[in-house]
Amino acid sequence: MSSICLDPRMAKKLPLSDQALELVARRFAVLAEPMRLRLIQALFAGEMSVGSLVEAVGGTQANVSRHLQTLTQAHILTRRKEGLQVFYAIADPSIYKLCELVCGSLEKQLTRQAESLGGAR
Amino acid sequence: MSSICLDPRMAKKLPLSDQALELVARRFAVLAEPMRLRLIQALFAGEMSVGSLVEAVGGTQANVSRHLQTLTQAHILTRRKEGLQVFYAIADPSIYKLCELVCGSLEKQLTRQAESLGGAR
DNA sequence: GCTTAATATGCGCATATACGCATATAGTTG
DNA sequence: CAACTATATGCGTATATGCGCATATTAAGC
Repeated sequence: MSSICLDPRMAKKLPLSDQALELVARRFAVLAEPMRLRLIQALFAGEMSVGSLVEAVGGTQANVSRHLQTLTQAHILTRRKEGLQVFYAIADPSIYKLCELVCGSLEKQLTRQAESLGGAR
Repeated sequence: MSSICLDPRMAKKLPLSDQALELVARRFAVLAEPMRLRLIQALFAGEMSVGSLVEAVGGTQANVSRHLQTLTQAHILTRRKEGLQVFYAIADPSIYKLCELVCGSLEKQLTRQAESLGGAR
């Protein structure tokens, strides 16, 4: 009863409510920043501290910290404090497939574009 | 040789180039608008004209048209002109799984939140 | 060719947000 | 408690983009 109808099996039958659509959109928006994608990509290897992430992805510590906050609020990352350091890790495993899907789709597009360019000569 | 390494099988091994990351981010950004999600959702049922889409999703014709342009430029939709009307359809089948993934992930989150709220009483 | 219909686009505004800089907070060590 | 380290946050600015309004474009019919 409290369930907004987000069941994927119903995706083709029932339209999502406006509220649900905003949640989905927000989700995508969180993933729509190169810096955040870099952070996620770095964390594919496993849990890392903020300092390590700053080294890994470049950019200022402040900026990295803010992006980590955004990702954590979206429940994409988890946060674990240990002494002075804070460790982040991927919390939502669907992120892996999400990235694979998008990368695969983009690769197909680029391949087709490359082919059509090559064929045009 | 022209291939930016976007092979999903390599996603965990090789970091994506900055250029590739921007493409992925752009992809997510295109999906990060409720209006565009509504359009995609409407098109799940099949090809539709701009007019029908305006009726289906609400909003002005101008705005719908612009969003359709954005989705088409991202190769998510195709455009077919027939007389006065223009018909749009989903071009990238990965969109289905993408939406399923995000919806499923969100549903889990909301379920957990609902449970923790219920358990707190 | 002119009118009408369907779609697209130019323009301005309001809003969101990413970034840099400085600073605040939390925790450790002496 | 003072100094230092790791991380977070407040603030101002620049940029992007969604929307509404008016108008342009494209195509059909008389």
